[in-house]
Amino acid sequence: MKLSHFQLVVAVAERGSIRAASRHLGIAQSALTRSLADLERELGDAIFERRARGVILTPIGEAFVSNGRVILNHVRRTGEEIRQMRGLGTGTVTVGLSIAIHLAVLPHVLRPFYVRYPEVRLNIIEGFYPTLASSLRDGSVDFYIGPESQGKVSPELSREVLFQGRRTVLCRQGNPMIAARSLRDLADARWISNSITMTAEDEIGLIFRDFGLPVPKVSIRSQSALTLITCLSNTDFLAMVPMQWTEFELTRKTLAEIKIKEKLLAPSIALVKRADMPLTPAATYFLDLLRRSIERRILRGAN
Amino acid sequence: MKLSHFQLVVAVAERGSIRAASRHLGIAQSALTRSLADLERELGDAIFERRARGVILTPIGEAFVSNGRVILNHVRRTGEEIRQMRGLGTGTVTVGLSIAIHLAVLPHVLRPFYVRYPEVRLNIIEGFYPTLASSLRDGSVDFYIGPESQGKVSPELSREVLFQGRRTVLCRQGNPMIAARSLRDLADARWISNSITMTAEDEIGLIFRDFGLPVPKVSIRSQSALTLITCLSNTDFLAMVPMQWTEFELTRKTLAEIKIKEKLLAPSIALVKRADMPLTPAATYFLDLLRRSIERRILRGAN
DNA sequence: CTCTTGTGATCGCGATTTGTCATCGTTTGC
DNA sequence: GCAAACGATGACAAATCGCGATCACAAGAG
Repeated sequence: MKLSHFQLVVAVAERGSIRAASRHLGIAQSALTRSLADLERELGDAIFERRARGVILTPIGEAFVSNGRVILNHVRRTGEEIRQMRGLGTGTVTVGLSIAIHLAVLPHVLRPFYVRYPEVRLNIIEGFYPTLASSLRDGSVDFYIGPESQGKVSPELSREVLFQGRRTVLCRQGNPMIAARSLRDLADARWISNSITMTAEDEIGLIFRDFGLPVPKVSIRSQSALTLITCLSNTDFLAMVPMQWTEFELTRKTLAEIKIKEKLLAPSIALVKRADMPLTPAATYFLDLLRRSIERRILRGAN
Repeated sequence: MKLSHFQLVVAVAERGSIRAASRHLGIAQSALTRSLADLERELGDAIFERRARGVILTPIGEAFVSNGRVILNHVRRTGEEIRQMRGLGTGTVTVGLSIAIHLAVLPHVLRPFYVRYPEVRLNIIEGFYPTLASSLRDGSVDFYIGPESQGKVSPELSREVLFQGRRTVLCRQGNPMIAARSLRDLADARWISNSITMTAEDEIGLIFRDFGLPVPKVSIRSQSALTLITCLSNTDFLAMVPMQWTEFELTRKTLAEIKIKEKLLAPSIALVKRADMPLTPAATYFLDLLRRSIERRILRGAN
């Protein structure tokens, strides 16, 4: 069993056919077929089931691929760790950050990070835990900071709560509701929700219920920040968003905060990463910067 | 970077010299030197510092080796997982078990395990957490069941408490103290300790202090069960041991329990394993047998 | 001091692995 | 029925990896 076997099998599994994988890897199809046959002979069983339009994984192939991803990522990180130890800061740091972290923390850490590691490529994904979970597990994403899903994460992942989330209400500048001062005043408005953690029930509904109010009408569910901005600027809908939105320069002119008296709690913001597989020096440094920035800007200000 | 590079570097690091490693691996020294030179050229830096009597790891080499151990173990387990999925239950399960688990649980799981996996080799280590920690981290030991160290484990390991430990007092058959019925009666005796979890202070001392008694005299500290049996059978010393010793057939004739009225608590018995790196089917099955046996024999009986 | 012993580095050579190119048989969709 | 996409196979070239022999060097023994 060689590393190339893992690379090859993962590539074929992702592309769905040996030919497609061979084009992607830049080698001949025949070489790939032969290596694959060698591996299957060594294991004594088929990795792929040959079909007319390509190949699909056998149960044994599934096991091989999921282990293979982890192994390959570990090898890649080992190389990056060593390159970074040598001073030449190459490599990639891949992280998942929620919108709130994008807005309040990311702007202040980019500059110091590139002073220290000018050559490292930052791969930032705007996303929430459920979409990133599998990439976190196989090691292709170094860590994630954002709302924790349901307090329950995979066994091989470690979770660390960083701070308690807080929410506020945003609307378009010029929305007549801007004068409202309590949640009750907003009960008749139409809402845009960007809660992803809850799948079945809506987070806005839960908050209204907590304050003894009827569940309001949610007209739009948005996934990304861009969707939210676009919809919010062009309607009189309201959005309940992480408090960190108020620090976002670009929307200062377009959007306004409705300062209601209730204190709106949101899911805790947590750090999730693989329990094993130590981070590369660059990823460690980036995480450290994020931590300090959170400490300074959020923990000190809020509560 | 290939798997053979990791194997080679780990072997050289363990043996301390390239020649010794080449003998161990059964390949020529020249081949090893060349592969090593290739790897170092690829990484751009030295893995080993050449000395007159062998080689020693550079800091970069340390990083390479510690990652390499994890990667190699993961590859090995992938192979075993697949072989076990195919039915032919080959491979090895390596576990660390404390003495109490050896005595009370192990005898009842060996037979059912070999019915299911007749070809699997069981590698059982009698030991305590501190000695096994590094092997658990790099994946060479599948899991450990025994007293938890101080409630604090490495981040890449997961811990799960299985049951509350209980202790009792043993002595040689014929020891006049056998009639004692309270801890106070035993205060003047001399003791054999086999607590490993505590390094600085002795566990026996803590228990006596809990009951408001002076710390007794500990004459022998033993690491293994054999030491304990030997010393206990040939002296009039006493030993405070896990309750599970009373189930041990071999020492029924030689050793006796002093039935004192106090309830002696001991550290919890926990399961520790790597958080990631799922166990092979055989290891999962073995762990399952242990769990059920603990459930039946210990949780149901005690407390 | 010299001699022995253990070490890593280097060279030439053969075996093995791994790649390429061309070709074949099969299945699917038009 | 035919073109397109797929995997399997054989012949051959290139790269890799093994071996043995040999060298240079340092440490310890006498």
